[in-house]
Amino acid sequence: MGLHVGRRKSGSEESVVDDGVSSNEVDHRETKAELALAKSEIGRLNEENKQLKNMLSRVTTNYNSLQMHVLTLMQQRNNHRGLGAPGHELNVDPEKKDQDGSQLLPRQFISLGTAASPDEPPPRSAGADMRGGDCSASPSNTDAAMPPPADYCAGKGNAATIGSKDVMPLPTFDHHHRRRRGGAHERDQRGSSPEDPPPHHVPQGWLPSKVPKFLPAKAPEPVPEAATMRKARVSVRARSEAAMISDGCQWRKYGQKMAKGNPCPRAYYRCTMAAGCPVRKQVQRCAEDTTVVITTYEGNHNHPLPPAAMPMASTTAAAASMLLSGSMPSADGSLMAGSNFLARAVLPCSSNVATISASAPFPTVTLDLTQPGPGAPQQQQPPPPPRPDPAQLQAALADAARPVALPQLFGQKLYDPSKLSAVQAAAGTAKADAGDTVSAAAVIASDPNFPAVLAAAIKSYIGASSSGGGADGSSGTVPPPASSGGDSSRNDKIGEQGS
DNA sequence: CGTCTTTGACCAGCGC
DNA sequence: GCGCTGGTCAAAGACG
Repeated sequence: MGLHVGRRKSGSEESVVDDGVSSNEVDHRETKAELALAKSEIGRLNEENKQLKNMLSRVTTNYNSLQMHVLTLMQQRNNHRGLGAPGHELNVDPEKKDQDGSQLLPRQFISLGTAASPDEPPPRSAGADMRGGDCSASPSNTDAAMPPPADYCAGKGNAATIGSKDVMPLPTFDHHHRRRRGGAHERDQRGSSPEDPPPHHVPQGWLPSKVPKFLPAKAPEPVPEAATMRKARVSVRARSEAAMISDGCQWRKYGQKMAKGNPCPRAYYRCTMAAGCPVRKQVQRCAEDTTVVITTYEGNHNHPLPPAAMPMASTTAAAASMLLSGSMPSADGSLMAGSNFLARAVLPCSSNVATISASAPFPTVTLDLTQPGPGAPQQQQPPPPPRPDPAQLQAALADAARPVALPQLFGQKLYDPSKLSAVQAAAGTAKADAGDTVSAAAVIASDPNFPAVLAAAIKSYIGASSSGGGADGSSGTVPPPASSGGDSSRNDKIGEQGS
């Protein structure tokens, strides 16, 4: 909030001296008057500044309390939903919700990290680390209590730029229920089922980065059918020449397969930033446009994320949360209202950026970063726009994510708004009013323009960092269209049909 | 030697 | 029931 008390324009051009006083004298007098005026102006603006600061403080306080209130309400609602019976589901009209939300908040943003987990601990207080339920966090084993290892970033890529103090919890979106797949029973007997977090304890917090191994699984926790929630996915379409967009996380490839109708293989990754992290992503090039990489995120991180991972994670978490909160089928089975609600809520002014697929089995939000949004400058696709310096952007993103001493929002520390503007500037999407923005998640709640801005920032970030082969610690590749031959010829029969 | 990627195999869900 | 498809596992090899 910069006070800019410029020297008042003397208007010498207009002040033609016609009373016989020399122009020098007039200038002198005017300068004195201007100085006095400027002084009083500064004093007045300082006072104003103080008042605004107080106002901001009050608004922030009110905002957080309101959010907690909404969060609590949503938590209750989702607990109902998670427990079960459709008939018991709270049938909240998304339209109404939107209205209500807008009454409460500038823009509704609700972290529903616990939505799907009836077995999950109740939501914690505002400052609490609100991770998803997949981790089955025990209160005594929290990330907050577990100092990150110094070599957390020992992995490849941008992680090296991240200090341990910079990691932060992420508002989670929970997709606790995973379809049992792939011979679960047999594998369970073998004792290896990383997708089923141990029922009572998962080593959390920071493990050395070189700990990709997943924990030996214990007996799978039986998931009652009533507790099964539809699993939200967030799909990010981004134009990238690199095989995989960089989102700041570390991923390990665990499979690749040819998908029907797409000559490009689909690669499967799981997050390796923490043992047992349930987050997975699928990376696939778009069949129609192979320059577009479609990254589908699924699950929620059960560990703090490095700042570089926050923009994407926050966006996807927000989108997924909104999807889960707004697109759950109501008792009458209608889903569209929720989808519309989500589209408006997540990307209120970027309807061309977000699309929602409610089709079974998983509702999916697609954030299309290949589409220029209103908050972002138009991006000519061919040829690609000049990219910001990857290091610079990376630093800017990391810098923007550095928490400042502000209240927390849904367990996530707010970011320095001024730093965020640096991101936007670096991304070529600078907005002068970026002071309103606080964090990826919070901004979605507060600034209707932000999603597009963030999307643009992510887009630029992706564009900048992906060309180098990934700053996410993974050198995983999405092979080019099946013409590449062996690499993309995936297993099973699918590999044959891929070509 | 530890970690990561590749890839053949396996399984569940779903449609016919 | 069968085939197709998506998703996952894990052994083997590559890599640093």
